[in-house]
Amino acid sequence: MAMTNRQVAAVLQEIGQLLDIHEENPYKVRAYERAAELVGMLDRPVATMGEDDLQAVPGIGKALAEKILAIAATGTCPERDRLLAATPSGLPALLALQGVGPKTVGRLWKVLGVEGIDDLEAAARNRRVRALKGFGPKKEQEILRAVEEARKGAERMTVAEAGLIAAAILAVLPGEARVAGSLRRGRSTVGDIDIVTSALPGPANRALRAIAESVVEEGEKKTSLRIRGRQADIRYARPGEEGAMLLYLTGSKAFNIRLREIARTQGMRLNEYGLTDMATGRISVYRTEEEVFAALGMAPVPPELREDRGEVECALRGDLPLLVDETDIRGDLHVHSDWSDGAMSLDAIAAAGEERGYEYVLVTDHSASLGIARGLDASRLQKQQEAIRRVNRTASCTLLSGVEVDILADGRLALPSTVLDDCDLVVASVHSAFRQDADTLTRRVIAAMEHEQVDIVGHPTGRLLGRRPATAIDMARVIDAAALTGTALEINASPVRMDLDDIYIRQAKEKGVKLAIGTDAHSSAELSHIGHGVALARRGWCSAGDVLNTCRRADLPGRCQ
DNA sequence: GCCGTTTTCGGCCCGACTGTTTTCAGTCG
Repeated sequence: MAMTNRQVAAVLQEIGQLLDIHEENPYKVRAYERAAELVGMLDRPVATMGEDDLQAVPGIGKALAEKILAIAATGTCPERDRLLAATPSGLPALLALQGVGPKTVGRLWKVLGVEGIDDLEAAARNRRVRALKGFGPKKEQEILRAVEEARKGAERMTVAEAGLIAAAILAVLPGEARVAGSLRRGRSTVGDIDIVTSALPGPANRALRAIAESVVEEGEKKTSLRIRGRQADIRYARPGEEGAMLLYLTGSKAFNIRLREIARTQGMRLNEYGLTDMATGRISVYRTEEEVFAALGMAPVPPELREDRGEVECALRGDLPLLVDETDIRGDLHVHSDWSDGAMSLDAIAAAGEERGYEYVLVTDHSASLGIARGLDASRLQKQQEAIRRVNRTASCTLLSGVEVDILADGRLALPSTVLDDCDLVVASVHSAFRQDADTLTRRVIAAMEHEQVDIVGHPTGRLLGRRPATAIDMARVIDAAALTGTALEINASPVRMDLDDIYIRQAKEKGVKLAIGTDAHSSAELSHIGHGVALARRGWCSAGDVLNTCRRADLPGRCQ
């Protein structure tokens, strides 16, 4: 049973949680969490690595390397089995409850016999929780509330939802404010909204109360509120001193820890207010993040890279990559028209592309097949190509003739290659039989990539955030096949897809695979989603040269000349 | 459990806020 790196990472994460519940050394817990992150990032399957290879990774030592290899081979390791035997299976889920940490879980279990979320709810309702030392009625209410939230299945939100909530908060804050947190780092989903403001806490808190569902906590330095079913954290900074606060609240947590360690090696202490010289006790404050980085002797790290994935070392050496920027993008490579399920006419697409300053937009309507309404068959695709030529006579933004052709369950394409030959570029995507096993699905997509006419694989994992999980596709194999066949992989910028994940983008880039950013727009407003895709590309360490749609039209692959 | 231009043992980021406290533990970011 060879496990994928993601599966191994999940097991390491689980061990970390179990150790946490058993009140093991917190640094040991962190070591497992870090190992999970590291394994998830490796571009080689750990099952094919030796103990020495693993130990060469900073953060993985002898003990973890042994366990990782055992997990990769058997799915588990003695340490995990021992912990599982000693822990009710419902306990790890309690750690996800807001306000409930490892200490609380341990005491609920040992003192009250709570073994899962149902037990906990019953205990809180029967007022047995308040009997614990250090607990009271309020804590009991907080627990019931957290249980209710968990039952609702509070998932991370899309960047679109997060953007709307952030905008609503920025609109009422009486002063300068900046978005921080994972939204600023460009993550594919967002847990909560983080905002730094130089507004005065008094007036700001009043304004926030007016738009909040409830106020979780409120202070002079920090306020947390519930808004539209989500949590938002607001931190107050003095005007002209926001640099360290923005850095802190942008995170990630792992990145902050690294930065603070670096400060210490230089005899300084970094917190959200500034840098303190530990010899003199003097604190220096900064207006911008760049000034903080400079004081630490580092190049400024773009928010999208701040995950402790090697960017800290690059910044210290001064060799961070120059990342692709939205202004580098010359066109959109995935747009639907009213010839299939989109809302825009071809003229409207050309006009929308022109408005965005694009050289080109690739029109990629669906091919005809089961499931998708109004897909194009060979004859309608030819008619569309004629219509595109007519639009191009007058439009300043060129429409490229493409298609999003279905990859059928057996790996064949839904349109014959003679028809695809007439397209400028072809996107091939899976839209059916999502539940095939990993090997079948991976072979199926690779078979499509081996078609000479296929230039781009659309939304490679097929996930719909909050609605449909990623398919079982083995991205490591797909990336290798993309390198071999010269096929690009799409970064689908639709907020409900955000498909690929950053680690796959980075692995693809490192193997010389090109990435094609497409919005999958079905309406003109959705063309603006390109920025989400650029953020993902940046998170994957992509420079302009790694992204297909930074090319001039004449330099695109396929049959665009 | 990891790691070493102070260390092979003793460290491991730092601060805000709440509830239940009478000086602080726990959680969170």
